[in-house]
Amino acid sequence: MTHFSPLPMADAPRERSDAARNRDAVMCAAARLVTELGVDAVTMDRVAAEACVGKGTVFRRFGSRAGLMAAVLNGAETEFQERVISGPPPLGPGAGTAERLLAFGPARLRQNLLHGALLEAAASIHGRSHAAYSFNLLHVRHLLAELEVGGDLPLLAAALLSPLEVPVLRSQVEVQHLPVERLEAAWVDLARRVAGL
Amino acid sequence: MTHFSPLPMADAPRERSDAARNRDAVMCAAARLVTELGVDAVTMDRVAAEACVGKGTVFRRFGSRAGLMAAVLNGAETEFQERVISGPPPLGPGAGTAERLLAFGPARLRQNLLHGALLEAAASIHGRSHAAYSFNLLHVRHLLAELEVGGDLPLLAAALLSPLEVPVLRSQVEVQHLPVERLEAAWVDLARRVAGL
DNA sequence: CGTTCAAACGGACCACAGTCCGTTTTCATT
DNA sequence: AATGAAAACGGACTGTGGTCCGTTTGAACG
Repeated sequence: MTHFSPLPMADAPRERSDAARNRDAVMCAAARLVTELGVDAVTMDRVAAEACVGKGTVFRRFGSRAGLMAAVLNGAETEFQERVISGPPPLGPGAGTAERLLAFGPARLRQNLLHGALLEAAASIHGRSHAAYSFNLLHVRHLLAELEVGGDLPLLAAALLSPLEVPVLRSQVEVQHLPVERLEAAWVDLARRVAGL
Repeated sequence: MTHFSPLPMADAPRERSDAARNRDAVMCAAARLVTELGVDAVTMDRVAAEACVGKGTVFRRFGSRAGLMAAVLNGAETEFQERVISGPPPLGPGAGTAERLLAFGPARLRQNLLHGALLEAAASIHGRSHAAYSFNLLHVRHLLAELEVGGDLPLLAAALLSPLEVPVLRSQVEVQHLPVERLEAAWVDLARRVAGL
């Protein structure tokens, strides 16, 4: 649970101490409840009660349930991004571009499966939780560009990302009972075709 | 608004007359309210009131809000399926397989954009509303097979369908402001790469 | 310190999906 | 018709996300 940076912006109206205290309390409570009870059992009232805080405070801070879940997810998502940006190959730099691309899909796939419920709960904020999603988009797009793939790169990247969306994955794993390894292999195949490898 | 077939099953316990009457009333009310007020403004209480029926009745009949929306959507979705199965080329039979595949994406894309809100409302039933989704999956898979595309066909088909999912589309159109024509072109390009055309 | 006021607080309140269960209706059988 | 049981009915009730607004608190300034 990393303290959010008190990074001083231009004309920072400095966060009030009670606000900071409450925000931490809420985040802690939320994270604890999520791991203890599972995402679906975590209600806003419960979080508020657990944090010894009024419900209004939770909402002012995080805007909505989706916002709160996004905040809880933040840690894992940041860690993933760091693995991509500066972690060891083949996901991180140091491997060839094609190799990195083919490693990205399965990694993201497992990440999405692992945090499926949380991602879903955080997604409804307005469709896709923008920050995290656009990072993935940018990364794939960048790799495609380096591979000198022709075509509409932003949309090609989106096409590679969309089969990794949680609802798609969940349906394949939980309803159709396809093994994860097969999904990974299929994604790699897809990426090869799209990138012309 | 087609009457649902009173098709006689094995040991059909015949639908009661009041049940049939109420079901029609609810469907009518729901459809009317959806077109009049938009999906989001249609509440179950409203539908019940409009149909002069208790709320419990609506839920017994349709299970959930998602179920009701799926029923409302049914007409449009059936029509789409008929266009694919027996409509004019290039979507329907009579055109070459490749041509049909390349026509399917844009058609489905426009369908998803047109009924976006309804599809979303109907989807939360458990992720994807099974009947409609698996039709699309089967169709694409079938076309790929006829094109003698190698690989994991079920998953390749899913990969072609997933960029057409409503949330993806909505984000591209409403947030990124990409024109629909560009999305269509990108999908055609994607399909060409995947099918090796 | 005391004053001031914007910011933060908190819980009553609202709308909506979904459940429950006592009451009513239908219809097959007599 | 009368009867009885299964099916359907309906609306009060519950749980949850989200809002509102009168009250409290923090900290900047005198």
